[in-house]
Formats: sequence, C-alpha cells, structure tokens
Amino acid sequence: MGIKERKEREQEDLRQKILDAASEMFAKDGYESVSMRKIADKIEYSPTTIYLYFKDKNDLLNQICEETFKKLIKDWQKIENKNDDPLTGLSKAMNAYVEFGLKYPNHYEVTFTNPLADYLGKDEHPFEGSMGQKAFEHIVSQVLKSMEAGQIKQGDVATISQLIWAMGHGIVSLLNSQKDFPFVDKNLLREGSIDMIFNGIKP
Amino acid sequence: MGIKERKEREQEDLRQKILDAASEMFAKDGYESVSMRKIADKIEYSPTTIYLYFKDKNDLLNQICEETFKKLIKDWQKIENKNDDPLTGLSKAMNAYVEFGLKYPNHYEVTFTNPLADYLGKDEHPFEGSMGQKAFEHIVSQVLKSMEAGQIKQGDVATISQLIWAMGHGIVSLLNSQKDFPFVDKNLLREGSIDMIFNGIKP
DNA sequence: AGTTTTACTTAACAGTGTTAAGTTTTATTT
DNA sequence: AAATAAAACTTAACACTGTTAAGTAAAACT
Repeated sequence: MGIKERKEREQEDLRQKILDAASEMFAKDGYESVSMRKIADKIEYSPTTIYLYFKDKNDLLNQICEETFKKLIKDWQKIENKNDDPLTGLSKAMNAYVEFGLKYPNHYEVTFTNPLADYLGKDEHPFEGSMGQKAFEHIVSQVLKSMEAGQIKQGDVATISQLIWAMGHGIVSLLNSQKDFPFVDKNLLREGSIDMIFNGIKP
Repeated sequence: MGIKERKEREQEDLRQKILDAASEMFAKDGYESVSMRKIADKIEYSPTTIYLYFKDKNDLLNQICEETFKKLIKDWQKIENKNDDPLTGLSKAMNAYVEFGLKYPNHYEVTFTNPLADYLGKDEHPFEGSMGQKAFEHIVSQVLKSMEAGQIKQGDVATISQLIWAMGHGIVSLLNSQKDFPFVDKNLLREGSIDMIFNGIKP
C-alpha cells in the first residue's frame, strides 16, 4: 500500500511549495502586497488550490510565522547549549532576538505587530501553543535562572520578562517600521538596550 | 467679498467632517476595515468627494494622525509647564506617552507601526516635519536637561532618547497588538518600564 | 440671461479574498 | 479492461477594495 504514502508525500510537497513561495514573497514585499493570485501564479496552480491546503490567507501567514519562529528557538537552543552563566545566556538571547527581528522584518511584523482589527470580536487565542509562546517561555526561564543565581534583583519574574521582551520588541519594531527616522547605529541601539535592561535589574 | 470666505469656511467644514468621521471609524474598527465608501456613506457624500480633499486613503490617515499627535504634544506641554526637575518631567512624559498609546491604539498603530511595504521604493520622508518628530524632540530635550542637571549619567543623548522611546513603544505596541497574551497589569508594566529605564541610566 | 467656474456624482477599471460548482485526473472495484 | 467512485484541481462568480476619467448640477460672475 505505497500509494497512500506517495500521495501524502505529494500533498506535503505541494504544501511546502506554497509555504516557500508565500514566505519568500511576504518577506520581500510584505503581507498586504502579496495576493493569493500572485502566489498561485508563482507556483503555477490556480488560486483556489491554496485553499485546499490552507484555510485562508491569514492561516497561510500564521503557518509561515510558526516556521520562522522555529528558527529563533533553534538559535536560542544553540545559545543555551553553551552553558554560559544565566545572565550571559539571557543577554545573548536578547541579542539574538533583535538580530532575528531585523533579519526577518516582514515575518516579525506580521507576528508581533498584527493589525488590531484582526482580533476584534474573535475569541480565538492564537498565542496559546504557538511558537511565539514557546519563545517567550525561554526568556522567562532565563530570567528565573538569573534571579535564582542572584545575578539580577529579586522581583516578579513575569513582569521582568515582559519588560525585557518589550525593550527588545521596541527596538526591532521601531527600526523596522520607521524607515525615515534618523536612528543611531543599529548595533549601538541593540547593545544599549541590553545594557539598559541589565543595569535596570541588577541586584 | 464675503463669498470667498464663506466658501473657504464651507470647504474647511467638509474637510473636518471627513476627518472626524474617518477618525472615529479608524479608531473603532482599524484602518484596513474602514473603506472609502463606508466613510462616504457616513458623511452622506459620494466616495470620490473625499478625493477632492485628500490625496488618497493614506493621506487621510496621516492627517488624522497628525491631529491625534497634537494631543500628545499638548499633554506634554502641560507637564512641562509644571516645572518639575528634568528627570521627573521625563518620567511623567513617558507615563503620558504610554497612556496615550493605549488610549488611541489604532491611531498609535498606524503611525508607529506602519506596514513596511508602504515605504518600500518611496523616497518620501514623512517623519520630517511631522508631529511625531516634534514629539520625539521633546524627549530629546528632556534627556539633555536631565543630563545637564546630573540626574542621569553622561552619554549620547540621541542614543539614550531612542532607547527610552523604544521602551515606551515596546510596551504600547505589545499591549495593543498581543491581545491574547497574558500580560501582567498594564500599570505595573508602565511603571516598571520607567523604573527600568531610569535605573539603567542613573549616574 | 448667458457663460464660466466650482462642487460633486456616476460609471468604470483593475484589483482583492473567498466560495460554489464543475471538470479532469487518479485510484478502486467489478 | 471498463465502469464507478474518489480525489485533486480549475473556472466562474460574488462582493468587496482604492482610485480615476468623464459627466452633471449648482453656484458665481459677467
């Protein structure tokens, strides 16, 4: 019974082909500028075929984001495996986060600065169980370890983690969206933000 | 020759009528969800009339944002007139910024987290001369004063100002866009962010 | 009263996401 | 091998979008 297996393989191939095409186009031109018809053109299928593999355009985007965030988590796991002290690990993770956000600006944008209207009136909770959640939990565990090691001052782990996230997100979001603002050097901001955070929470 | 004056007044009235209707609708439902036809319906004119007063939908939005940001600047001027010491003034300004961003989430979003694709390939510099720029310059001057007063450590004023902005923006942007994330109390985050910044830059 | 200017509208274009219905291809059964 | 059933994919259409060119009605000026 190899036919079923082959069919599943072919389906998965096409699914991935759609994801790859869409991912490339979203990253290049942004979510709004890429239409389902353009994606269909690229993969040489009719537009409706995409709907056999993805619920709608937003679902397609979400699945791309999940894939993209797996990369961030992978980066972070590499860092964790180096077994630095907790605070160094946290610092490196923050660095990687900002670099990640600047490397995939469109994916970052659609995941972390979703148009508000998308969720108005819906009672879904797309964050729960998502890669984004998994990523955030990584920060939480690093903060907890740093606190237990006495490297940062005692306090509410959730609050501190969220503040760290906000700082990183602020840098990424501003640099990515305010293209015409005369920012100082990116690296200066990235390093400065980490300095500011860690000066702010040292014991 | 009062006819010309009356006509100008009528034009300005209609312009404001459009701005008011659009502003209300954008704030309520978000930019993407509000179409030119819906705005036209509301003011009981044909859709094309709007184009006699505004270049396009984005221009309409930008002018609304300018109006909205005037309110922030007003808030900040009130604070400045209280003549606190510079650091207290800066702290209050940050507070007002975050509160402002949470009060006008849709206006904030479209101004500060503009879709990237909008600016790809354009060589406009909409920030220059905008209310947003004026607002940022307020922060810069407060940072400078605080530094001169020895209330924060010496350093690059632009960098520090941008980091402060990034922190504030991070809080606002996350709270506004990640509706499903279990944030700690808003006020805790707002106050925590200010604490973190000022601990991070004290002398 | 006739002409020009201003203010506004109608109709249309080219595009969007999405769905229902139809067709072609593939696999299973007789 | 031919008929049937199922899967994969496409065509055509709906209801919308921002925007523009062309046309009309109202107001102002001569």
